[in-house]
Amino acid sequence: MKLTEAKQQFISSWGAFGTHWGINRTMAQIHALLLISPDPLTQDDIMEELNISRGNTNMNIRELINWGLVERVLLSGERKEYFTAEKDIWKVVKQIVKERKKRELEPMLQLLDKLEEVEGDKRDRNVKIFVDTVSSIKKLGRQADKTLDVMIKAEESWFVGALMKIFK
Amino acid sequence: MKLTEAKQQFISSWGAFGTHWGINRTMAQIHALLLISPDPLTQDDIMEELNISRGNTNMNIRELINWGLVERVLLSGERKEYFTAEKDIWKVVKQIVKERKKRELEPMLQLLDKLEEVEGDKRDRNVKIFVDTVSSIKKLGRQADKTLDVMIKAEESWFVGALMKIFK
DNA sequence: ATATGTTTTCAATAATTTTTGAAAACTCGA
DNA sequence: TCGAGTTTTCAAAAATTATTGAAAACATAT
Repeated sequence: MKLTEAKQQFISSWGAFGTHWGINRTMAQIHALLLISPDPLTQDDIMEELNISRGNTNMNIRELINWGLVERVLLSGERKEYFTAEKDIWKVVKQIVKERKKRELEPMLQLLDKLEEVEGDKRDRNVKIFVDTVSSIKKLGRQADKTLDVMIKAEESWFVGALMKIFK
Repeated sequence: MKLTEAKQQFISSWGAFGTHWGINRTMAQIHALLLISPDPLTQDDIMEELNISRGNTNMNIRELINWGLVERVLLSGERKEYFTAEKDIWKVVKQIVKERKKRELEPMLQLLDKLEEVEGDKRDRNVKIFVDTVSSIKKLGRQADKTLDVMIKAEESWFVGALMKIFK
């Protein structure tokens, strides 16, 4: 397979992959493109490479910057802004985990705390199952939260090593 | 907070949560409803509770069954079909992990295997970064794959215990 | 075999999300 | 301050995804 074709495939399946994870196709594609680009790219480079409009490119780059996955680079003497992606995949994964934890897991846990305090007689089967469900989700969620905290701080080598130890 | 209100909130935020994970709102809501229902429900119960059409209800129940999260229950003497969700949250999580691993992670790893074999001179910076990126994603992906396999087989108590041991 | 109750399908419609592109805003050198 | 190059915004359009509802298929009791 030629590099050009391989790049295309990588970008397009990274995009498809992203959609299963609540990330929009274009954002994932831009990320993929930057991951495999040895040098920083401009908005125009990205627009051209992916055949997307200026507005779309701009919005999604900004979003990637919010996620902490891409950063602006200023090349001396250049008027245009350049963009580059973090290349260390372990860092990328940690960054994504960190953001999603903050955006999704933590608010969910807060809600569950409130819901657990529903008023009503525990002898009512409806109340009982509700409270039991909520608290078991909460318990697992808290565990996940703690585990992810440690993971976010871990070095890849340490992490993989530690996992290998438990997971045979 | 009253049970009715708490149920509503639980269902609606479970639905919103689902959309961040590539699951459609209705499917997640039906799942939430079944999770907190002490007894199996019929399609009509679900339609009424969530105010959705028969077709929509039917399709999403079917999809939940495909995911292994809901099952049909036949109540003796009843003509209608009833549905119930697995209540053990740890089992639910394992089932979801198992399905997503099969549907997403495994195909991705297969693709990366192919892409890694791109032809070209490694001294070309473009080739080098492409191959390096692909293989580091693959490495992490394979590790995740193995780890999840063990998790899928684990008992909750064992799993949590083991994690606690490493993670402080 | 037929009637009645139930489930499934799917084309049409609605809702939501993404993308475009042109105008406005910004930046900076001259 | 002006003007050329660049980035950002956002209303409108397009694309995608979800939902409806009525008809068809199916199941079962009589």
